[in-house]
Amino acid sequence: MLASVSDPVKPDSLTHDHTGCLNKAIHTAEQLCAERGVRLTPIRRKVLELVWESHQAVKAYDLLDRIKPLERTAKPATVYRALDFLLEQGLIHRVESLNAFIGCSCSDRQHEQMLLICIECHEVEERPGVAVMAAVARELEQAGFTIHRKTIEVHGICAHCSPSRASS
Amino acid sequence: MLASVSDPVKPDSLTHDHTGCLNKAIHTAEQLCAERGVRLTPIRRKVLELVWESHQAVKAYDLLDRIKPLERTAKPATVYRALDFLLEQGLIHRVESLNAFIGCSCSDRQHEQMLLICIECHEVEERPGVAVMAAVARELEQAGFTIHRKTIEVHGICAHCSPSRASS
DNA sequence: AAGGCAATGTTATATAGTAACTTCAATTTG
DNA sequence: CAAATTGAAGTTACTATATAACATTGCCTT
Repeated sequence: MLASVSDPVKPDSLTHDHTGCLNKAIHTAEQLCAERGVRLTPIRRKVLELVWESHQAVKAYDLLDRIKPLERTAKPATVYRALDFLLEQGLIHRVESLNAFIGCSCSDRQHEQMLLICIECHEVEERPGVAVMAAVARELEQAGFTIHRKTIEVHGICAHCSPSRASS
Repeated sequence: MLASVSDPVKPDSLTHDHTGCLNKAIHTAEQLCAERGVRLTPIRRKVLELVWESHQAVKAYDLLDRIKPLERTAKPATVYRALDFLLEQGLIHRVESLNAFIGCSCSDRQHEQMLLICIECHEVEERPGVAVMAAVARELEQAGFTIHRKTIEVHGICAHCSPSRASS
């Protein structure tokens, strides 16, 4: 399985020029790394590009398979180190419920988002979910719980894949 | 590592009689399984008891190590099958961000809860988070997204472990 | 040129989870 | 009651995910 989490219909890739997404993500990454004085090395950059090849979550070992032709010596550690770096810099998200990764389209703004994972096309959409985050904050303040990290992931059927799209 | 996700301080276990939690969970499980005509076999029951030994999330292979002395023939599949059953019946939760499991204390009511995971004592608290769930529902209705399954997990410091407990 | 350091290479292993087939045991049904 | 059915558990083998520990490289500093 070289593709992504599973074999997909790709509605969104028919409706937008994905090269733009990729270019924008790489450009943002370069800028942020420069500002922060950290190095977007060729391997890290390549992993980021691979993550951004689609809007689907990709698995670490799929990344490994795809990077091997280019970086002959690549091993699991190669990929996981690059992923760790990209996570630290907020350039990708880890999708906990899939053990997989997606590009972050909000690296330059707040990084914590909710993730909508379509079980049909397998694309993952980020949403800031301001009201949701506020509700979580209120709830946890009541509980006396200090938030370090939030994971909010919803599996379901996206608008594109919904049979009756009369709703929205 | 036989214990749980990591070696813990256990504040909560000092402040309550945990036997009660365990007994209640088993009793509820027996009732629900009887009602539903499904079998809480000795293995399933034992796994549920082990999950309920603490309020910390437990890993599948830790369960395996702990069940082996009792069920000599236990293998990974033994444990995963029991876990699958318990998940289906809503008797446990899977903690996605830990690849681990905790007992569900709301099996008889609605099962989707938010999980508060303390990074100090490693205990996991369930909360219905009614306002949060409502906010998620509103958000996703806007997005035209049909919810199948929600994962809401927050890592942080619980009230017990908080240095300044003046808040709540 | 030498030393320090971050990144990567390398080897090995730990941890997590599933597939496929077999055996067993309880229940139904002829 | 015996045969058939079925769900659970045993068994073997494997695939997938992730990390530890140490060696090497190459850049940057002094």
